[in-house]
Formats: sequence, structure tokens, C-alpha cells
Amino acid sequence: MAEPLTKKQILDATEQVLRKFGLEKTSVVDVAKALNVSHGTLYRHFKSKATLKEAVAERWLHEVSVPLASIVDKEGSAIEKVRMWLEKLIHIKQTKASEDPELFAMYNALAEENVESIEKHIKELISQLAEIVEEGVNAGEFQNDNINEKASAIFFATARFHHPALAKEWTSPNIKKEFNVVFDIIKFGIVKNIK
Amino acid sequence: MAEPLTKKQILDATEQVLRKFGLEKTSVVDVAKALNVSHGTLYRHFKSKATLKEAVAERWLHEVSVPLASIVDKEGSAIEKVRMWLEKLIHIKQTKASEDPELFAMYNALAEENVESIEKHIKELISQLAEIVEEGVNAGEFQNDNINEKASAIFFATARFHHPALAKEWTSPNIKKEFNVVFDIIKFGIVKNIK
DNA sequence: CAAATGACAAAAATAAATATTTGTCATTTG
DNA sequence: CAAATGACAAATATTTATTTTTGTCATTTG
Repeated sequence: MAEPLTKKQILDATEQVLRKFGLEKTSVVDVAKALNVSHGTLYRHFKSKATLKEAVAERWLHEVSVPLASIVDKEGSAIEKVRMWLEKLIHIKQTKASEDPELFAMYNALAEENVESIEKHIKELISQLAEIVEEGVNAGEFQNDNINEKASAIFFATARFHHPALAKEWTSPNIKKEFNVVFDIIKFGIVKNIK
Repeated sequence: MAEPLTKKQILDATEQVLRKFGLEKTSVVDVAKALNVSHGTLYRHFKSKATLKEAVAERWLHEVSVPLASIVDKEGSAIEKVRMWLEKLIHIKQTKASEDPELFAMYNALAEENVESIEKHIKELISQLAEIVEEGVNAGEFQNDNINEKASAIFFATARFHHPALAKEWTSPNIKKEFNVVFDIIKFGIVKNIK
């Protein structure tokens, strides 16, 4: 074989096989077959099946956080950006969950297996929110409170709409309206001189 | 046998057996044994195993909603009562979860099997909150918005702290602080003239 | 000699054989 | 005759036997 196998090739193949067979049914032999290599080869690139799955999970989480980062740099008032950021987060999650529920469930189970990756991911999301909150404080738009606390609170107060463990509840017909009411409370709770 | 078997006796025995064997391992034969009756007898009182489990689940949910109802009638400002009510809800859940995690997980799985019982329970909780919110509006303490929407929003915005699907996250050392920050946002978001 | 292979043991998962549980109902008991 | 029983078939679950999977490493390949 001319070219040596790359990590990216392995991750792509693993994702394909996971999509086809599901989290429970894919073995490293299946992934090796998809790549036409022996399974021993995969162990030269990833030290265990768990490590391989971790790498796939991290790539998946990345696909959530990257598009959100672009909102942080957009134009607009801080409260508008908080709303856009939350709506994008919720849209990404809810779209993935409704368009391909099994795949969504599988990737979340995969992510659950890698608690550290998730914790890092959540921290990254909250620090994106914190950037927006900081802008709001600097512009005199938000009250000058602890920025990180506020960012976490905004994230946690909207957990019902983006936490994968609650995905079952996203099919409620009122979910959009419920978000709007929660967001209004947040807005009145953080913006100065709004009344 | 002198006295005929009552539903309460059966529910008590079922609970005991569930505690001992767990949700997965208890059969109606086990419950019958605990009562020294034949399992056929239980089918004269409950039309199926599912119905019996539903009755146990409803009793469990009742133990959550009853102590909360007493907060609604307490003295104090509406916002104080909202805080007391939320803290009691969270305290009941988190205490049950930490003191006996397996039993808590079992009862939640049991409750999950009975979606209707849960929906009714949530509606009851939200209407308790709505009573407090209504008092706040009538006293001129809260803004005069849609009361039921506000009550739902308060409930959903605090889901992270009381939704059983998120129980794993309650062991975070910052959980109490996180609730306080979320509650402050809610407070500034619903109380009039606070700034 | 870097990269890949494939044979191997231990651990884990699956399938087949066996046993228990659910739910019914004709019969028994007090 | 109201209440409970226990024998029974069909559906579930458990155990045991068998196969697959994971991870290693001495050997092969280009």
C-alpha cells in the first residue's frame, strides 16, 4: 500500500461504520474492514477502542461549538447576540435530534462515555457566552456583575432547551414559546434600565 | 383469611419488595409471596403489573407535591415564597438522590414508565407556582404578565436543579451557587422596580 | 525500517436451551 | 357468593455453551 493510513481516514471510516451499525454494534474489526486493513493496524494509531471513540466524540462536539463561535463576532447589541447564540445552540441540537434521532442518541451516548470531553466542551460554550456578556457590561448595557457566573446562569437556565438528556421534551408543541418566556425573564434579569 | 386484602396493603408490600429487589428484579410472584397470597389474587385488585407499578409511582410523586403545597399558603412576599418553593423542591429531589441514589433512580425509572402520571404531576407543580405568581401580581409585586407562562418559565429555567434526568450533575460542588445566580436572574426578571 | 499483518489469549458478546413470569380462568374455600 | 386459589399457555428472562472482540506482539512486507 502506497500511502500510510492517517488518523483522519480512520476517524472518517469510524464515523461511517458507527452510522451504519450503531454504537453498540460496531467493533474495531468492522472499522478495519471498512478501511481494508487488519485491526492490528488501528492499534498502531489509537491505543484502544475507547481512545478512538473519544476522538470521534470530540470531533462531533467541535461541530457544535465552531458555528457558535462565529456569533460572538457578529454585529449587534449584547442581548441580541445572547439571543442569537442561544437560538443557534438550540437550533443545532434540536435539528440534529429531530432529523436523525438515532444518530443523535448515539453521539450523545458516545459523548457521555467521555465525561472530560464534555466538560471541556461545556466550558468552551460558557466562555463564548461570557465574551458576549463582557461586551454587554463594557457597553453599559448589562449590569456589572460577575461575568462568568452570569454566563453560566444563562446557559443553565436554558438547559431544558439544549441539554441532550432532555431531548425527549423538545417535541412539545410549546417548546418555542417556552423558550421565549424563559428568555424574556433572562433579558429583564440582566439588561439595565429596561423597564 | 379473615380480612380481605386492601389496595394499600398491596402498595405497601410492593414498595417494600421494590426496595429489596429493585425495579428490574421484582415479579408479581415476589409481591404475592411478601403478602402470603397467590399471585392470582393480586390480579383481582390490579388489572396488570403495569397498573400496580403506576399506582406505586403516583404515590411517590404525591410525596413530592404535598409538602410543596404547604409553602403556597405560607406568609411572606411572593418572591420569597417562589424562592422557598424552589428550594424545597430542589431539596426534596436532591436529598432523595443523594441519600439513596439507587432507590431514587428506580423510582424515576418507574415514573418514566408512566408518562401520564408525570405530566399530571408537572402540571400540578406548575399550578402551585402559578398560585404564588398570581399573589405577586395581585399585590403589585410582580409585573402583570401571563401568569401561567411565567410560572412555567420559572419551573423550566430551574430544570437543571430538579429534573431527575440531570441528577448526575447535582453532585457538582458549585450547584448551590449556580442556583443562586439563576434565581437572581429570575428575581430581577419578574419583580417590579427592583433596580 | 516504518508500516502493516495475523495468530493468539483473555475478556466480552451472542445465541440456544432452559426456567420464570405474566395474565386468565375454571375451581375451591370460608 | 365474595374472595382467593392454583393449573395452565404464551411471553419474558436467565443461564450455559459458543462465538466474537479486544488488545498484544513476534513476524512479514515494500
